[in-house]
Amino acid sequence: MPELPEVETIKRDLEKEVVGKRIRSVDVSGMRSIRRHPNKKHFITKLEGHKIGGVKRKGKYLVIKLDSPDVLVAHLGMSGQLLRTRGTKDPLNKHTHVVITFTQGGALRFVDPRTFGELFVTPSDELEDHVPELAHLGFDPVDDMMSWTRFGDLLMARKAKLKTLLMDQRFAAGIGNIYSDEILFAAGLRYDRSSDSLTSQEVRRLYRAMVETLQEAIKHRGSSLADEQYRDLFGESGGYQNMHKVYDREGQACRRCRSTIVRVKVNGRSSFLCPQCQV
DNA sequence: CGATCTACCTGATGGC
DNA sequence: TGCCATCAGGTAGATC
Repeated sequence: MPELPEVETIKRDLEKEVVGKRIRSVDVSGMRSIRRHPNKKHFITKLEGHKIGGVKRKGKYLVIKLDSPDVLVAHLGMSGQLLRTRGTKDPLNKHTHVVITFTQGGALRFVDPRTFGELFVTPSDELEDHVPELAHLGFDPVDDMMSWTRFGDLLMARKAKLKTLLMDQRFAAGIGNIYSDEILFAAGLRYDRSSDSLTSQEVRRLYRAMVETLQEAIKHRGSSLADEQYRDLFGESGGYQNMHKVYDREGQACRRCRSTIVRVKVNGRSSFLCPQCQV
């Protein structure tokens, strides 16, 4: 579910809400969400008693520093939520897999119905040697400034369809199905244009669209679709879904030209575009 | 090497 | 009502 803007929203709220807190206890309901660990104790003992030092985002991964040689890494998959709770009274959601309770009171819950998300603790030094997925991530479209000529070189080095490339975490880290569609609309480019076919003007438009679309989505605290699966740290919906130009707008009028928005299948996933505005 | 499929899960929705 | 098929923000691994 969550893509870069949603993960970034959670990251900023975690910085305000949990940095400096000490972990009193950790409860884990099953092995699925901590599947990289051999058993629950292996995960829990690396967390209990430690203080949270800072939070970073790498693509769609959250890296939470501890006052120990380790970091806690979180990936939310399709349906994962990290929720900050104040009291212990709020009833546990059915799919709460991990609860991290702080000595100062309150807790952080990991809720994940589809269980594609995960949490794991790993040494922070040479993190990327321990976690190949992190080592393989491409540039961060929001954090890593880049000239559009360099961006053009990266596009030319690959001959892939634009949507496939934008969603490839080894190319750019953090873009998924929603934002690839929104970026391509903002750039006026079709999903199936080959990455090595762009004019220099189109390269600039795509780069600008990528950065601005993601930044704008962060400002609106991400997108929550109809099923409300994405929630921020406080359980609140994002607001960017109301700004979508194409995603989940099949059959509706293009906000720019009034043509009908179309849905197509790309790599087995639904994609949305305006056939008039995108060439 | 890249492109394409499949599996991993639960839940919501729509057709019959 | 229920039953079945389809679809959903992601990614790794197998296969071609």
